[in-house]
Amino acid sequence: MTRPTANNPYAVTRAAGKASLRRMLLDTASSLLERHGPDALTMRRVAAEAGCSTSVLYTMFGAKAGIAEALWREGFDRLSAALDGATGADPLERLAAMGRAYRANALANKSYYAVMFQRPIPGFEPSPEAYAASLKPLRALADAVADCISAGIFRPEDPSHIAGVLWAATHGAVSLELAGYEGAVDTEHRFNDLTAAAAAWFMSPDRQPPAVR
Amino acid sequence: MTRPTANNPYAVTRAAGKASLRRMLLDTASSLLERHGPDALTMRRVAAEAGCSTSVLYTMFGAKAGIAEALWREGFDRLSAALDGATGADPLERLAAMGRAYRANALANKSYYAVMFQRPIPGFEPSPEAYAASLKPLRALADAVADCISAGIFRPEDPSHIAGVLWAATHGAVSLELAGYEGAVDTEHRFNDLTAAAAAWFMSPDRQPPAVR
DNA sequence: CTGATTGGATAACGACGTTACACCACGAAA
DNA sequence: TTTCGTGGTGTAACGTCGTTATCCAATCAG
Repeated sequence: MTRPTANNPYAVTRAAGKASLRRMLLDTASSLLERHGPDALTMRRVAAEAGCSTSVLYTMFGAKAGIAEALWREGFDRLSAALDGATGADPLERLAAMGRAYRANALANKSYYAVMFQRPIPGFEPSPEAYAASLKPLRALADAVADCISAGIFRPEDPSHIAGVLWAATHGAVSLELAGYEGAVDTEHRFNDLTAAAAAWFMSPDRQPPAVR
Repeated sequence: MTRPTANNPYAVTRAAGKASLRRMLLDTASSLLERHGPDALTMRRVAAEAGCSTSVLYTMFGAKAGIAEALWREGFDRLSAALDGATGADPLERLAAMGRAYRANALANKSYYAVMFQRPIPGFEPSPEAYAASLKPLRALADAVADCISAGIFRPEDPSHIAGVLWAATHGAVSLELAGYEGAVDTEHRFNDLTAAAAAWFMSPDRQPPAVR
């Protein structure tokens, strides 16, 4: 069926070498994930959509967990890019922009966020290297925190600890929002309050919280 | 095989009526969940462990999602009981005790927490009634917050909003801890800082935060 | 005792992840 | 050109999953 010089993505990409073949298969999986959710991400459907058989997926990724891990890393890459794109007039505003960027990225990539923080693909556990790579956004956050300390906005304390607390605050609000646990709750208000509270906690004593409402 | 008057949990419980039969099947599923994780929770294994065929599960729960929802509700019941058991000398200490109880309950029931906040069982989406029931722990939290407002510890503001922020803080720290995103991080320190920060955010102006470290 | 009804065991169906195996296209050697 | 590996791919299978149709046995009404 797929044999006679078809116009499959697979047939087209095959000639361009292994790397682009892998990229194209991941794009197929990614599209499936975003359009139909994690449950639709099956080996058979990815293969059918790409126009090849499942064998290709197994020679390329070893098992379904290999595809899942690649998507997992892509999710963190997107998050990283979103955080890197956040700017602000001063270090604190940049930190606030990173928080908004985190939330916006999560809401715009719900399926990726699920792969990253829920575990919707049975049998997938990120490898230690993938875990290590996933800490890149956290380091970006820690750098922004360090800038706040240098500017005298935050008390001098371990930046990675502060970043961890800010991450937990951001993730907690976003995670509940995505899970849909909202008894008619203003999720944005909750997000703003929690992230502001976490930041205020680390501010220098002579600084007022940015908005004591 | 299971026929000749066996000592199956099923054969034993059958005589005691539908309700206890349902309870026993859920206990079997719960044990499977806690011992081997969400992936091991299959209809066939539950039936085999209970000593009956899968038909019983379908007449009793409709589908696998029915079992998942029952376990989901049980998870929130355990959380609710844990929060109700938290006490303190004053309203603020009681609130802190509830936070610690939340974390302890999550760490002691990791598989339940996964069912509640991750979505490890494909095709399971909590029903609206289940969602409504899951808000009970949040109401307990809101009551404790209202006590803090009455005592002048917190500024007068919507208790359910404050409770939502505290919940997001607690959940964010616990969620990251359970997911294993720890670059050599002191998770307890992170938890304490974030929950304290969230509480301090709502305190009356004349109140100092409980521990400005 | 007979008939109807209820409810569970059995076995099947389709879909899943995975793999054994046959096959075919390619480059090297002759 | 022919021959011969050899690596990658399609096909088809295996075992497991959720789910369901079918059949049978036990129970109860008359």
